[in-house]
Amino acid sequence: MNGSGARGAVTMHDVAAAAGVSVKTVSNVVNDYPHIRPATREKVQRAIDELGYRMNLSARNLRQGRTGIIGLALPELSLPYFAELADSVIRAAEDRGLVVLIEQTSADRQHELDVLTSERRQLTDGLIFSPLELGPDDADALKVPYPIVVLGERIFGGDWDHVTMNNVDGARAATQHLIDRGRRRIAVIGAHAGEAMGSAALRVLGYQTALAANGIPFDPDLVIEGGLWHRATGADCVERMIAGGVEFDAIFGLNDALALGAMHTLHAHRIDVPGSVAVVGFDDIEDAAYASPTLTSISPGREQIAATAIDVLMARIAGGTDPFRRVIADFSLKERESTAS
Amino acid sequence: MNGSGARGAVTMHDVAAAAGVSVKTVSNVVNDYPHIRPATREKVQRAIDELGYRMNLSARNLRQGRTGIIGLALPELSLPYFAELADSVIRAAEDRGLVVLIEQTSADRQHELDVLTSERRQLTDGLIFSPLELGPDDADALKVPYPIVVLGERIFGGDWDHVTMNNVDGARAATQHLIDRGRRRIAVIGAHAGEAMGSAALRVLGYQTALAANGIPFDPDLVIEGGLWHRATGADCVERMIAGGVEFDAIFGLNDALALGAMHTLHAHRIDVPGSVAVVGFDDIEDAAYASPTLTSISPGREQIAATAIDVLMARIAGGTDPFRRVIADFSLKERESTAS
DNA sequence: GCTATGATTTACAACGATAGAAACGCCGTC
DNA sequence: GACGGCGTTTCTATCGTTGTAAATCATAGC
Repeated sequence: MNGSGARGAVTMHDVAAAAGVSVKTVSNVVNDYPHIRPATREKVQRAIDELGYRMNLSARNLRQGRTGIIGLALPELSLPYFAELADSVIRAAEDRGLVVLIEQTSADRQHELDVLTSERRQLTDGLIFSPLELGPDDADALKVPYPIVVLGERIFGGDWDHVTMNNVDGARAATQHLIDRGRRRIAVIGAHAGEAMGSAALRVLGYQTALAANGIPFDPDLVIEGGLWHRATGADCVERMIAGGVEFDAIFGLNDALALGAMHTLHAHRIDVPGSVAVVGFDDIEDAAYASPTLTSISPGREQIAATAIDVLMARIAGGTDPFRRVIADFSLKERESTAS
Repeated sequence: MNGSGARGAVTMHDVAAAAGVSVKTVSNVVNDYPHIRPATREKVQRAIDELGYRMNLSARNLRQGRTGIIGLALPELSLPYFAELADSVIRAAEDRGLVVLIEQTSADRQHELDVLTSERRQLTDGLIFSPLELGPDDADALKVPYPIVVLGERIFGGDWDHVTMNNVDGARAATQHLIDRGRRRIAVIGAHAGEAMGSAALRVLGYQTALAANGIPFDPDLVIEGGLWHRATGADCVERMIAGGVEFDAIFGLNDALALGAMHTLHAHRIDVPGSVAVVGFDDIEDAAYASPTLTSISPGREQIAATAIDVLMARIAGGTDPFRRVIADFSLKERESTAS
């Protein structure tokens, strides 16, 4: 009853012949053109059902110059934050009738540049791009001839739309939360030296802002460098702190993976969390709620970011010429065991 | 120098005109047709570079009936195992010049059926399908008119290719490992009652096989039902066991998320792992190596599954008519703290 | 009964690429 | 110097759909 024979064998011509109308009428029915006599519409619809007709999207795409596919470029899906982001983006896209092509950049600078000019851009109507390595100097590379929405705050002020989480205020809230619990020696792990505009720099800025607001002196020894924000990195940062004899009573992991890695090392050293050291993360990935102890974290409004990014991108694809937007999502603090008093 | 003007404005006609040759010659150059005079090839190539020509894939797809896109249908990316699987599939696809369109089924039966007949199948050359809810009764739904590779063992023996992990032997090895550590009251969490061929049933079978091989009686009270394999489910399973007064000295989580959720509950109840209760999981997701304590798990050969699935699918897309294959990936036991003696 | 008027439907030409076959050179050969 | 043969290039049709404009039909007004 459905799909017999070779794939895509049934075309509009076949339907038109079966229904005794022209191809264009079939097209009109399929595209909900308003001026069609009900009898005609029904006749065509019946033919479509009987033949099991499916539109050839390649043909439509060729004709319309659209594919209905949007690209999503991110570092890698095995990083939980990005997996969850991709989940949200795919759902938001589906609600709007779009599908998502994911490209992983492996957090590699050249790979991030390549994605912008890849052959695949030809296959997508637009791109949602979450760079990790590109910086302000690469602004020119982002001047691309197709709709693009950039996630994150690495590159400001260019001629493109921007959707981002509130890194500074979120980090400040996380730090303030630790201060409110009586912590004073708050280490921050995963910092990126020499970075001006990345998430790392912005979150460290929020951290410093909170310290200053509470009259707590800033101690550079408490800022631990760490490249890729994997659990292993977080574990290593704490290892180094302990080996270096740094005193601390709290840790702010610049993301949850770092914080979870940190808790792993603390556990290995039999350091009680939150008794001796309180820990807070950033991103509120699903793991945070199921770690032992559960991890307090900043929830960055992932769904809002995904939905907004898609909406902004769709508006651009539709030809919108509004001024470029910069949207900052709302965040919230999820308080859990790792910072219990 | 590149991509000035409207998107995709440069066509083969433009290149042909600029190079002073016919369109077909440009096509021949682009497609590496052998009989082209070097001078011509160079002339065309220069025109391509100068104009920044990119092939219109929709047009090629229409003509060739291929898209170079493969679909990957899975429950959801926020489940770490599937995020990591998607990562592996995307990498394997990229190595072979393909891109991947991910569709989430939310572990919903109707959604899984819909994916098989979706309009989107029109956009993909083939599908890698990882069902969670479909069962043997749905075999007919899998008789689709396009290349498909099914992951997992829910539906055997149909006329399609199959790539799967070794659920039975993996589960047996996990259980044997616990038995070797002296455990006798081994609970298994996340079972699915009434399921014949799913991962749950197969892993439970492996569990029972190991018990039998060691002369340990099977106690149904130690088999805990649990629907979706999220951390929350694992936490809940253990909660119910404790509330029900079930005695146990080890837990086999049917996947890592369940096991991690279980460790969460054990921690909340101040039950020592592995001192009082040893825990082993299945899937070897990245979290397993960073939990506290680190989680022993079965590594199911994810990369091998991804690469094999793509290879088998590509062979089908290319028109291969070999008998349908059933590939079972190799597994290995990753021993970590949660089962230390 | 005939013409506006608007609703329906159709014919035709694209969209940008590739397949197949025909056409064009150029070479050596008889 | 005409003729094959082969490497190279061009011509033409076509993939399945939609935009445009024109054709057809129906209804109402006079």
